[in-house]
Amino acid sequence: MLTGGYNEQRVIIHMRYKEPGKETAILHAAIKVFAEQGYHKAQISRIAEHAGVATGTVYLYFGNKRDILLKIFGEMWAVVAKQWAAIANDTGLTAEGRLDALIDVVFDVCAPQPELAILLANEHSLLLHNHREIFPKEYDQALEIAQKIIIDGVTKGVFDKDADLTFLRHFIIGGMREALHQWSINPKEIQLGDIRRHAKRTLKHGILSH
Amino acid sequence: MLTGGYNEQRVIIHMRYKEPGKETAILHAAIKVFAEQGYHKAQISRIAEHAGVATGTVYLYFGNKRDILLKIFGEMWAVVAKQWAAIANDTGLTAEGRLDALIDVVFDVCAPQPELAILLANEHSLLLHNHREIFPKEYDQALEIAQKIIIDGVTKGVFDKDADLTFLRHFIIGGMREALHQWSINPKEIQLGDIRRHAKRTLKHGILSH
Amino acid sequence: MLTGGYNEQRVIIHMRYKEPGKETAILHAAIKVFAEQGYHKAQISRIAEHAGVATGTVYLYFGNKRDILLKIFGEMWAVVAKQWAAIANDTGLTAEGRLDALIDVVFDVCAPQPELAILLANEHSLLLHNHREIFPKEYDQALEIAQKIIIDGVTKGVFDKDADLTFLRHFIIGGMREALHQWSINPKEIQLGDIRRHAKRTLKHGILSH
Amino acid sequence: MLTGGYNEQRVIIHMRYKEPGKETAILHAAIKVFAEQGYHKAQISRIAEHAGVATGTVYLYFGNKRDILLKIFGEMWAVVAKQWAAIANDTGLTAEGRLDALIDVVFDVCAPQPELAILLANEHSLLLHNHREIFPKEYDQALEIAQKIIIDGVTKGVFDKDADLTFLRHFIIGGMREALHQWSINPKEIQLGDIRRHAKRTLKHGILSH
DNA sequence: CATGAATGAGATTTCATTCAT
DNA sequence: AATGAATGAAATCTCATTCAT
Repeated sequence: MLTGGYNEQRVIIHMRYKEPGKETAILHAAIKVFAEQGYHKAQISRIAEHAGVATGTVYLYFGNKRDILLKIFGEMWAVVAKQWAAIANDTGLTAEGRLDALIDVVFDVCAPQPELAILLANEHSLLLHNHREIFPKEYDQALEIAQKIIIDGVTKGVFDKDADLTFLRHFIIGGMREALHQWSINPKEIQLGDIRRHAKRTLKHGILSH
Repeated sequence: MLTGGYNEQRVIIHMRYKEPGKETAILHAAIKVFAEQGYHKAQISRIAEHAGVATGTVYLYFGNKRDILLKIFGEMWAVVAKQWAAIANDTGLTAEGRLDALIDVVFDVCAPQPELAILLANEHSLLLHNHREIFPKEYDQALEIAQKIIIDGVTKGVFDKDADLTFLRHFIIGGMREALHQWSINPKEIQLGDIRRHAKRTLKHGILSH
Repeated sequence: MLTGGYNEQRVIIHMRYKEPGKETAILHAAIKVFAEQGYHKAQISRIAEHAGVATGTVYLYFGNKRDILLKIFGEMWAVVAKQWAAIANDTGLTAEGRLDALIDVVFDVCAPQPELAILLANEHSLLLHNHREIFPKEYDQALEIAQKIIIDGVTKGVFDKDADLTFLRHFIIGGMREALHQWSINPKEIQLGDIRRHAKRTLKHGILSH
Repeated sequence: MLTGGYNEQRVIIHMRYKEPGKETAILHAAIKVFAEQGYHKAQISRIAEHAGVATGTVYLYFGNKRDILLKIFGEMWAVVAKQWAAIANDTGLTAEGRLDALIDVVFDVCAPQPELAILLANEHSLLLHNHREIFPKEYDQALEIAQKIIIDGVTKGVFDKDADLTFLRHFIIGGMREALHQWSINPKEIQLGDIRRHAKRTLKHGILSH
């Protein structure tokens, strides 16, 4: 998602022209520093240092500190929303398969950068709470797609008809956020595959044995 | 929870002692201000104003800003741990009944002050992440008790034996935190009882119809 | 004008309560530093240093840097407007006497602090130009009173009926500003009394001999 | 005034030389931007934009921001000094005619670009005050010529022998600066010819009727 | 104990200036 | 000569904390 891809080559050709690679570098550095220190204690100068640019350069690419965080979440939810949309439109999937796929997407987005999961756990709620009006619309789009998938499952009788949509989507987001957070703190000791499996199981069948 | 309780008497006996009513007032004010503005943007002077005391007075009861937040979570988790312990020791309950009761406790703690749920959603993770070493031990105690209850349920064959404890406790905490957060934003429109019911249902049976 | 007067005594009694003397000290320091370095190059920290307070203290008394300059001009023009009003209402004066008195007031205001004349010359125009909407209303009041006095003089046939009011008031302000500025640069070598006399003479009779 | 004049030819002969048209464009842009925003708030990048060149190009023609302002005033006063010198040497003029001519020159210089009058009012004093040592010598030359003209008028008995030269030259400059400033703010509503006439009248005969 | 004026360290942000292309 | 992305020094303003009264 946040990688520069083919643009890296352009850098070699035009070193003095605004490089897309630099915006990416700053975003990656910001994810790391925000995750380590928390958004408020994180200093722009440290982000710049990690990105290998000067402090002022950050302001060539982002209006202010908050915009960096908004951009991070914006890009993340854009990826999620896009993939969730593909799942919703995939007629080859059962309702249950769609639910599994939904969960996989979230895990896949965080897998390459555990720090993103920390941000999700630590800063997402607060930013949403304080700046709902400017929060990336991609987040709402993602929630809507998820809701559609659940409704479809209920209609088809696969999901329990008593399931409350508003509750569920927040419960799922919250539960997975916390689980991912635990993993991100020590990604090597906890197997992401295990969490993934547990998440699906618990969401689908609950904790009671049957 | 956060009231001074029996301490009120101390005031009468020794007028020179710190007035417990003020500590409580400051804690209540802090919950409100922290929830409204977020921990970092909240100003001590505003907390003092809401509590009806002078800025300096806050520092007679708390060492610094962070201690206030730690105290809030400490008191909250102490109440939860205490009641969860009672549930764990209540031999008259089934495993499933205990799970229901666990959930009820969390809701009951947040019910009188929706702002507490906002704090739980917005600041708990970050504080835990940055200051695990000084985070109130009551939180760990509560988690341990919950774990015990779940193990007991698994042993008795009521809870699925594949349920992962570490995962579950975080998943439950996270899911409920987010659900409570939604409610706290608009406590009048959403019925707490509904969320409570959905939470229990989902946790126990999952989202698939059976 | 900007002196603390009797308030100095209160300082001795309540050293820790917001002293009016401090606001005055900051204003005096600001006049000095603004005059020396120019408004934009002047640092708040240097003003604080000159005033014998900490940097943050400046912000207890003034919202921001610009407010300090606005307050300086506001107080200055308030004094001028008040004394000009007294002159306008003094029925014992001839029109010519009023003109003389007008000029004397401006000189008297600047006499105790030559730096004020430097500010008048260097920063007044720019501030007025950039922030006409928030510029102290006392300035406009003063101009209106001056205009009234001139109209009266014209009506009585003492002042030339061809004199243009708008032009005159700006011409007078500008001319005196520049003259005061020259004096303020080296107050000891140039006699203020001389400038005062020349200003009156030139304004009244012009430069041609008669 | 600020046009390249004969330099245009250089361009044709040696294409490699700096294009005089660009220096002129930058100066014109600077007058506009400095007048609009004030010297300190004006950004080089904005001046470059108005001039139709890149930011870095500005530094090919001027050492730094301050040099641009110095150059503007230098060119302006060079024109004034040159024309004032011609007036001083014109034996066909009376002393009074010379005074009129002096004033006309200042108005003629500002007439084509009202923004120059704004700069004169807002930035001239401050720059002179802070950088007397590097201020364009053309300004001093102009003042000296004016002084000579006045002395001549006094000698011939046309100007009042009590007129103080130092005072007068500053008073006149200041008065006219302010008057021009008023005009420049709204050049269409106020007739420059009117101000010109009033300025001459007031300076010569004063405000008293005779 | 209570007060609240005073403190001053610290961080974001701006923008004149540079320099590789 | 021209470009404009990059630089990084510098300064305003905030606010947790202190402490004299």
